[in-house]
Amino acid sequence: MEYNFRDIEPKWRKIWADEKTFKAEENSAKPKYYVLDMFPYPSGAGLHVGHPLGYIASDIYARYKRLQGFNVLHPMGYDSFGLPAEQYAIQTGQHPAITTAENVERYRDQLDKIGFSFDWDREVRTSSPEYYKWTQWIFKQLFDCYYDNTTNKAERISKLIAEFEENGNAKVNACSDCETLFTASEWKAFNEKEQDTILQAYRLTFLADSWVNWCPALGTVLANDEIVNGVSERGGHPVEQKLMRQWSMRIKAYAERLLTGLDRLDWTESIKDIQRNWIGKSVGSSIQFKVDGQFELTTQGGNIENDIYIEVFTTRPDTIFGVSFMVLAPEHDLVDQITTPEFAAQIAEYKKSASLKSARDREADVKNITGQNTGAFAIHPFTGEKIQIWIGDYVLVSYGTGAVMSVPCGDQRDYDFAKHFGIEIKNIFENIDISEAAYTEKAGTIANSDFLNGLEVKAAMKKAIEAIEAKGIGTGKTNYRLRDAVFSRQRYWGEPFPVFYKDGLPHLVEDKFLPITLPEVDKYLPTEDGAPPLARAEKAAWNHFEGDHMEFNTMPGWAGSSWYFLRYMDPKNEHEFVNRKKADYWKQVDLYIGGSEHATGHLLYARFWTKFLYDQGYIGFDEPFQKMINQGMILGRSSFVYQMLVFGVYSGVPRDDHENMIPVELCPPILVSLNQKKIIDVYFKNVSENKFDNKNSKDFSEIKEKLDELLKELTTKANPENKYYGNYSLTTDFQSYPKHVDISIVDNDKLDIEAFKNSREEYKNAEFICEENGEYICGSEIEKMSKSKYNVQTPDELVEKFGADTLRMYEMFLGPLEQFKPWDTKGINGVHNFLRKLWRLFHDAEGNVSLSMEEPSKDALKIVHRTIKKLTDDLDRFSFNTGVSNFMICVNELTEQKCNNKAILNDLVILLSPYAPHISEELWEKLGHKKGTISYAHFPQFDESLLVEANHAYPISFNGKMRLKIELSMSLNPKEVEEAVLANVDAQKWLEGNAPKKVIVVPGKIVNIVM
RNA sequence: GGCGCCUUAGCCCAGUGGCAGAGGCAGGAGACUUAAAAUCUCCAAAGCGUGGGUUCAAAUCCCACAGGCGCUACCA
Repeated sequence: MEYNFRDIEPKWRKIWADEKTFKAEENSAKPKYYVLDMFPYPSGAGLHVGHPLGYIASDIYARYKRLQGFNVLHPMGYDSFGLPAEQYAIQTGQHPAITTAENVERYRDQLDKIGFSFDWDREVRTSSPEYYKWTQWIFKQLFDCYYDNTTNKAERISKLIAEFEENGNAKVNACSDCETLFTASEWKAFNEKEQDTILQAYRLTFLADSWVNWCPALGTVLANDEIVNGVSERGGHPVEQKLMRQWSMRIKAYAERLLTGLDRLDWTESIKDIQRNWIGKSVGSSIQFKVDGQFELTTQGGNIENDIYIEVFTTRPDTIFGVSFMVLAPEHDLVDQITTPEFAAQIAEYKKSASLKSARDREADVKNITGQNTGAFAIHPFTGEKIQIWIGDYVLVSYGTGAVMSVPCGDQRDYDFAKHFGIEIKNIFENIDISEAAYTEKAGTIANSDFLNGLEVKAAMKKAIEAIEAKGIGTGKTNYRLRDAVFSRQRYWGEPFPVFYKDGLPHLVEDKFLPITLPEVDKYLPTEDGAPPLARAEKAAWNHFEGDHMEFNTMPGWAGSSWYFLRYMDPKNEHEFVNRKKADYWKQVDLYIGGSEHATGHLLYARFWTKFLYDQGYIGFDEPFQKMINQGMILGRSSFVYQMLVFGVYSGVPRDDHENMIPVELCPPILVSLNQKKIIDVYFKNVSENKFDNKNSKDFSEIKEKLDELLKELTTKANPENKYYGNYSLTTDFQSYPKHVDISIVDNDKLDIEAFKNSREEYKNAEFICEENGEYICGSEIEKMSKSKYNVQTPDELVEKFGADTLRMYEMFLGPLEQFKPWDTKGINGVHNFLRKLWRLFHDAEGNVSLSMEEPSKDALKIVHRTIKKLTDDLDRFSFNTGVSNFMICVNELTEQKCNNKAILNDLVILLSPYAPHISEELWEKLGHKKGTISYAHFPQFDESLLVEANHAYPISFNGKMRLKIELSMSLNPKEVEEAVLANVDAQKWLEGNAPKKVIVVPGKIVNIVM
């Protein structure tokens, strides 16, 4: 019988499903192991070959751990709230729950075909009310907590209120936006709204007016990490700044712990670096600069102040004497107050132009130095000098205090600004030349700086901070770049908040009414007056309604995915989000596999929530994912056809200036094959570079000849009716333009012309300029796989053609898991052949099972034990690609030995089963293991004694160059080896009668003779 | 601009300081076959991106440069 994966694979998948083979045990005495894949969003497009890459790796590892006797938790579920389902709902009117369910089914179908060992009984979906009930519950706990910087953990709000009632907030050391100081009696005198506002400034999730990234096209706000290059990550729509009342999460409170916690994690340095940069810790100090003159400034409390101070944050307090001006962000609160009348108009103009610049323009404009003098002066706190105050958009209002003390000699941006506007540059560094650029190293000796003179940077910083604190104008301070995370989305398809409003104030819904389920709405669009879709819901549509109205926003995508790994431990619990005992058993995820693109989103937010839940004692660990591997993306290979375009839309346009003309497609389209296209490109390049006269160019005449021919063909093929055609010089006005073509109609770069013509209406009458042999050859490029690039390769067709085991092994065989690599099916036959070869080891020429029951031969034992060692090593360091190679070597060698020994094959099949589970189960059965599956067999133990050799062929190097080999007994000690080598006739030839200077003997490895 | 990763045969990749190569693809030769496919056997092919350094010994460790990729970016 031949290897027939079409029968074998469905057979075993059914057995696994029927017998719940991969169900994780409850109350097990076994050690646990938790293997998790990053939560997938079930998109309508289904899986492409890149998606299962990580799943295959984690599945291999999960199966390996089961064989090692671990109780393995290996679940799968869906992050099923999200934008695409909602966009689809808007377009079609179909409820997103329906499309989501369909997509999940399709996903599941595809996953099932690959033979994963998921415990499907634990599946969770973020969009199911049973799940989001607990997302809402966690939100409530966050609302009811604040971060205490003294105990360094989240504490209940009730504790804070008690403190307010006793002492006011003077002694409170919490992470807060609250700027007002109040006493106990003042607190008690505040009305409910005032108290509520103050508490919002402490809560870990809070309602506040904040500047948000508003995306009009999507009708929602976006988090910073959902914006890429100034446009929305999803859809690429423009984003603008807008002030909105939003729920936010006070992730800033955890900045320090999120940073230091990284050190304990077994993640790649690059991901940790990304998070470190994102958190952006800077240590320095705050310093207040008094503005020269008297003002009338009304403070928040309603008092009038005459002195205005500008607070800055700096990481270089040691350079305080190098300050020669200050710059405020254009949006800084004090700009209007301090601007002198003669500069008012210019300042107003600058502010206006700065506000009109989008984030994207500002980004593109980095090198353009702009700014405006306010006319005001600040007093240097130590020298008493008057220094100019400017505004400039290189200072960001959202970082630090929105103002900087400019030290042009030590900061390149300040330096450029000073040069541009002719402001003084003081040099406070000893023996450093700053005539060309600022000196930005944090090293050297400070000079021209009064009491800091002669000090090294580090000592100077310390002394400067002491002086600043002594003067009462500032204090040592740490700043984080990390911003609080906006938690509201103006969307329908997300978790509703457990919140209602009464008299404009938010209140939490009681636990007993949870979950607040998504109400039905007539349309999934905002209301006429711009409220989110939930505002459309009738009062009766809510399963619980309280107060004036319920919260209309929904939660963002990262809400459900921030704690899902906990729910898998206890997915059906109706009383708790997770039972503490179960969480104590399963603990952290031991191995987390997924893409690195979630570095600043999901991976940060999940850590934040985990730390919070730990602080509140709900779980016993404060990091969710102990070890993480980021699989590299599998890229697609796109195919291109080249369509001819003609420049210009009407005659009379000066044709030597292509930049101002629009290329227009010819009708019918003319498509040029790759090699012909290259000739044309060379030709036009020569035209544009005026290389026509270059008759010396070797292939020029050939190209010209071919081109003339081609252009003649172009003329005859072009539709004479084509209005864009006929008035142009063929030598200058044409250009080829690459267009993606579906890879399913391209075979080995050869285009199926008929299929192409039928693929789209506009190609029906297309004309082709082919290669000499009549074939149309496509160009190609390696790009991200995507529907729009027509380069998506689904796993389904490969499973159909080669089987899941081949697909699994081939995906691993492509290269190291972490590496980005192009998809290419060229090698898949080799992997498939390997499985067939393996199959033949078990069968005779007639296809009957034929096994030898004898004692295994020493050679065979050696082969299999070497494989055990290599495979164990490979798996322990997650080197899945080398594992596949090692199986190939093993099977090649056993084939060579014609080994059909049962004991040998038994071990081999167990080794292979994590990679190729279906064929392994089938062969396991043929080996006579009738009961149960191979999934719970024992992983074979490596026996070193089987690999010990009596002799070793020592490579003998002279000055590091290997010259000969001498076979010596392994029992010789280094001294004996040296003697034996020096006595050897061949070795003496190389010595040429000289005595060696030195002989290095590495026992069992090599001998190096230094002459 | 900053940070990180990569560069070994025509291609994908092993190589954990000690003989540059295990494997697969592609290529060549042969066997089987009427023939082809499939299968089997055999063969050829790189001196490790470049330049320094450390070492008895470097693809491997260190430094610089080049090329490719990814992330991040006026963060004071």
